[in-house]
Amino acid sequence: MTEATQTRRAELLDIAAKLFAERGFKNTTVRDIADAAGILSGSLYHHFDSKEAMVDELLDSFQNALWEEYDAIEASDRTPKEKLEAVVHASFDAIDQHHSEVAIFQTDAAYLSGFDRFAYLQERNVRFRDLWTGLLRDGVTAGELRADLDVELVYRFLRDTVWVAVRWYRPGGDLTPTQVADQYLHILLEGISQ
Amino acid sequence: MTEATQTRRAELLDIAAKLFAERGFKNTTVRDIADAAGILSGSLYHHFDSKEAMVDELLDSFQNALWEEYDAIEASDRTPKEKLEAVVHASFDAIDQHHSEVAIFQTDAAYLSGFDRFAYLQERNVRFRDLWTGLLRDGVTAGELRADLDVELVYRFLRDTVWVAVRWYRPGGDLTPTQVADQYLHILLEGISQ
DNA sequence: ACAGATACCAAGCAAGTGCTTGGTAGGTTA
DNA sequence: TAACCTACCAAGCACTTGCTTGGTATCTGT
Repeated sequence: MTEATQTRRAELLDIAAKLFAERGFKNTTVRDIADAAGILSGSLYHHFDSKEAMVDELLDSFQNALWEEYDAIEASDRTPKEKLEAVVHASFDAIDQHHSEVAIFQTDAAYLSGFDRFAYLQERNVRFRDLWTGLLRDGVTAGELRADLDVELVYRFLRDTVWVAVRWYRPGGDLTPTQVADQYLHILLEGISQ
Repeated sequence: MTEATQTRRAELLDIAAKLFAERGFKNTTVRDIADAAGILSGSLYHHFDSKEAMVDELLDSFQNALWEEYDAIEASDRTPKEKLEAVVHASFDAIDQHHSEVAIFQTDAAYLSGFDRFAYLQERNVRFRDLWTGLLRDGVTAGELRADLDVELVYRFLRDTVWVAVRWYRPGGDLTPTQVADQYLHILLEGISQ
């Protein structure tokens, strides 16, 4: 595979990612992607097996990159609360650096995970749940978090509140992912009451 | 319009609402709706002008009901913090009682608001933003909320974190909307730190 | 008994969907 | 220079989409 091929493929995949993120997977046609790339829809099939294969490649590589970071944090030598903070920071970094992929995951994972090909998405969800609820429970045990927390309920809030930020966060805007993560953690840990 | 007509229409609209909520507006076909109702797709057009008219009716009536409550809270005689709590409670009640409509709004509002017919959705969003940011600013002024809050950032967190609960909350499950709202407010106001 | 309304069916159309096929121009390698 | 490869085009196929048309069975009020 030559370098030019790699480049063109990556270019097309990037165009597709942005369209999928904007309009959703099902609402984006192969003609939309081809138009944005300045070619005909049939020509896409020289580079990719199918429309599904495109989104699969996007989600799979993003998930692998994300979980490398999560695994490193989980295995590191920190307190539960510090790990929680690190995971939040890593997640906002992902929203910043893999914005389209996160948006696609948020919008279309439920729909896609119904297909065999995307079964790994559900497995990832389970791992994510185990990671968060484990950290929360450890934090309570270590006395870093309040003992009266409903861990399952808090987990759902955390999971959704972190990832839903992809809907309004714009990479390259006023706020860095670090700033957003810090503000978020401040609210989450200390509350907004005076 | 006889009572039977009203009933059948409402029945069909309810079936459509559940399908739209589950799979999204664009991913639900008129044949899906008709199948679920046990009729042919063409027969739907005896009751409704179009697929768009169905979702329009659902979203419009839901939004009107919700804003009646919001307006009453805003006009009531309470402190900003109490109003904030009341609005959160009203929102979780809406998730409980108008589950499908909230889910449709969450999933498809961005797509639908691109059409002239659904321009009112954007106007509602502006009003919602004004309501929340106003309450937050009043709360800071009144000394009920921390003075160092980035109101715009906190607003985005609140808006999304409340409504995203529709993804996991199930009406008739273990938790009442009041319980969820109380837990949520506890986390939001006091934080999870020990 | 009959006129109208209601709720539906049977058939199908035009537009749009993902994808396939057979081909070509231009570059690279042997 | 011949063989091959990359990136694309032009045309179209099989299918799905929202919606339309003309008709029928059943009920209700007069």
